[in-house]
Amino acid sequence: MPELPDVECQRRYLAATSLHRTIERVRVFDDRVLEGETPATLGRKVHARRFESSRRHGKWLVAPLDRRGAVGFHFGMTGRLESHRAPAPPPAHGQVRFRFRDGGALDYVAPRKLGVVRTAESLVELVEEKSLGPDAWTVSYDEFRARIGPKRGTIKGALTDQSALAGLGNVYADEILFQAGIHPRAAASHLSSDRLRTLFSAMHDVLRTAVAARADPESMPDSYLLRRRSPGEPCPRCSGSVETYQVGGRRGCYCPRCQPR
DNA sequence: AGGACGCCCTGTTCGC
DNA sequence: TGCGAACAGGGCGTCC
Repeated sequence: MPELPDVECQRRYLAATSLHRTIERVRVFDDRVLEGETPATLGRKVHARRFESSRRHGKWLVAPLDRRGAVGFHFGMTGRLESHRAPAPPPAHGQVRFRFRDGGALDYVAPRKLGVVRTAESLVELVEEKSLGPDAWTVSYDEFRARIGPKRGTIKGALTDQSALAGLGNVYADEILFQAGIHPRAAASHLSSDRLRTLFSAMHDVLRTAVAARADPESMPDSYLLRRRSPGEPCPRCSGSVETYQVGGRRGCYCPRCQPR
């Protein structure tokens, strides 16, 4: 479930392992993860280039190249990066390998192939092309309120709408709503400004905590719903029963006692 | 315009 | 114990 915190970890990983190394060639093991590229065009665009930095917007990781252009990664629900300092066989389910001139490599690994590897002129261009809203990690309260407050439909639908706010998915939206004590099906436009404040604050706390925990649920506080997503599990706050529900084909999760309608 | 639904995928989990 | 069905879900397209 790579959502914002997971992608932020991938961003830091790329920054720590793969910057300023000259790319010798690209190997594509399954071109279904390429978007708007063929293995040949991707290879041509990155040949003899270097990742200069590592940026993120919502669930997209973008690594600008020296001179011009960038490579964008989306991790679907199972994607990750894997860096090698020295020659190594490609990992199982590796889709794309950037082999460096120093002999090492950066592998994009996506067992379910739901992710994307592509190029873009820049992060901004990709954000525009995908119509992404502001990043949930850096958005100001005023912008958050302007994006979420007026939306019709449920608050959970608003939080996970990438064009309204980029970065939250099913699991973290549930977590944020739980921490804020707001029912996932509450109407977004009916939330008072106090409730919106609480929600914004919960979003910040949850994202900061999740990134600090390296997006590993086991390292997150016991007070988090994240670790109690099965029906009937005890709510970490009131010990009541956690309820699950279907929304748009996704399994949602909340505590009916702590998140009344 | 929002939301339900199907599709893509395959490793894991569940049920008989 | 074994095997097939169901599940997981981000994003997109389609339909109402």
